Amino acid sequence: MDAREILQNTSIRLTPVREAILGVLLNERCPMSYREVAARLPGGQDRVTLYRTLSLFLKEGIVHRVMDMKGTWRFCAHDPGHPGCPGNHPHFACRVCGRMECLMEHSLPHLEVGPETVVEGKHMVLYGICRGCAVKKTSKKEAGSS
Amino acid sequence: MDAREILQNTSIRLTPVREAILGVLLNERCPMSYREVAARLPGGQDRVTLYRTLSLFLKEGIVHRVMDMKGTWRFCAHDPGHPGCPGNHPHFACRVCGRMECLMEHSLPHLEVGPETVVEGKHMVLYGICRGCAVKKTSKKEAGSS
DNA sequence: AGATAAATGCAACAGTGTTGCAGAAAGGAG
DNA sequence: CTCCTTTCTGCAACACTGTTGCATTTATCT
Repeated sequence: MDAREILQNTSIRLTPVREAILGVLLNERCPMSYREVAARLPGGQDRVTLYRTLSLFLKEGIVHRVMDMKGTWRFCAHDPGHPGCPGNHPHFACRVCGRMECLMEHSLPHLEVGPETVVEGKHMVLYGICRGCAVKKTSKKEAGSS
Repeated sequence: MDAREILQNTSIRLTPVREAILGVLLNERCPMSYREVAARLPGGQDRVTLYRTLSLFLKEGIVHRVMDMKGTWRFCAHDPGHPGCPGNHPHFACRVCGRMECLMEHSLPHLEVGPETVVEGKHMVLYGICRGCAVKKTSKKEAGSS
C-alpha cells in the first residue's frame, strides 16, 4: 500500500505535499523528526506545512509519534499489516547516529497506579548505541589497536 | 539532610544560588522544569545559571532528570534514603496540572533487545490525569449537574 | 467553468536550551 | 587578613522546535 492509497482511505484531501511526506515516512519506517523528513523531501515546503501535515496524519491515525531524548517529536508511519502498531511499543534511540527504531517485538508493560489516576497513554524509550553503530565502533577500535 | 549538607558532600563549590536551587528541588520532591524551579526562587537568577546548575547537579549525581510530554527536561532531587532512585523508575505526567511524579513503587522493566545493541538507559512516562485533578473534575461535574 | 472549502506559504512569535565572554565570588596559600 | 587562582554568575546572542494568524493558492463538488 503506497502513500496515495493510504491517503485516499482517509477523509483528508490528497495533495502532492502530503503524498510526498507520507512517502518519506513509509520509505524509512522509523520514527523521524521533522528535520529528517524535511531533508528527504524535494524541498520548497514550508516548515509550518510539514508540522501541520504531521499533526494531521497523527489525528487521522496513520502515524504515531514518540518523543526522543532531545525533546523533539518523531513520527512513524503505521505498518498497515500491524493494527496494534499505534505506538503501543517501546522505542530505541541511538545517541551516535541519532536514529530511532520501533521495538515492535515488545509491548508496553501495564503498570498499576493509584485507583483515581487516569492513565491515557505511556511512552518508553531506551537509549544507547544501536547495533549498526556499536559494530562500527568495535571494528574501528580493533583496527586502531592492531 | 538539607541542601547545604548535600552540596558539601560533593566536590563542587557551595554557593547561595546552588543552595537555593537544590533547596527548591528538595522541597518539592517531584521532577521540575527549569521554569517551575525559577518560579520558586527568590528571583534575579539568570536562566543560563539555572540550566548550568541543574546540569551540574545531574553530573554530580544528586538529581535525576526525565523528559516530559512537552519535550522539556524535568529535574528531581534524589531521596538520600533511596540509593536506587537515580531515575530507575517510571514517571507520571498530568496533562491538567502539568505536574509530574515519580512512581517509586515500580521499577523499569528489563527489555531484551538485540545482542549487539548497547542499552545505556531507559525512560518511561505515563500520562493522563493525576488523582488530584481527576477528583476535582468529578466533583465539579457532579456539582454542575445537580 | 465557477463556487466553496481546505491546504499552503509567509511572517512573526514563544519557549527551551546552548555558547562565549567579562565581571564577581569562593576557597586556599602565605 | 590579604592576595591569588579557580570557578561561578550574569549578560548578550544564537540555534532550534513548535505554534498562530493571515493572505494566497489549490483541490473538490456542483
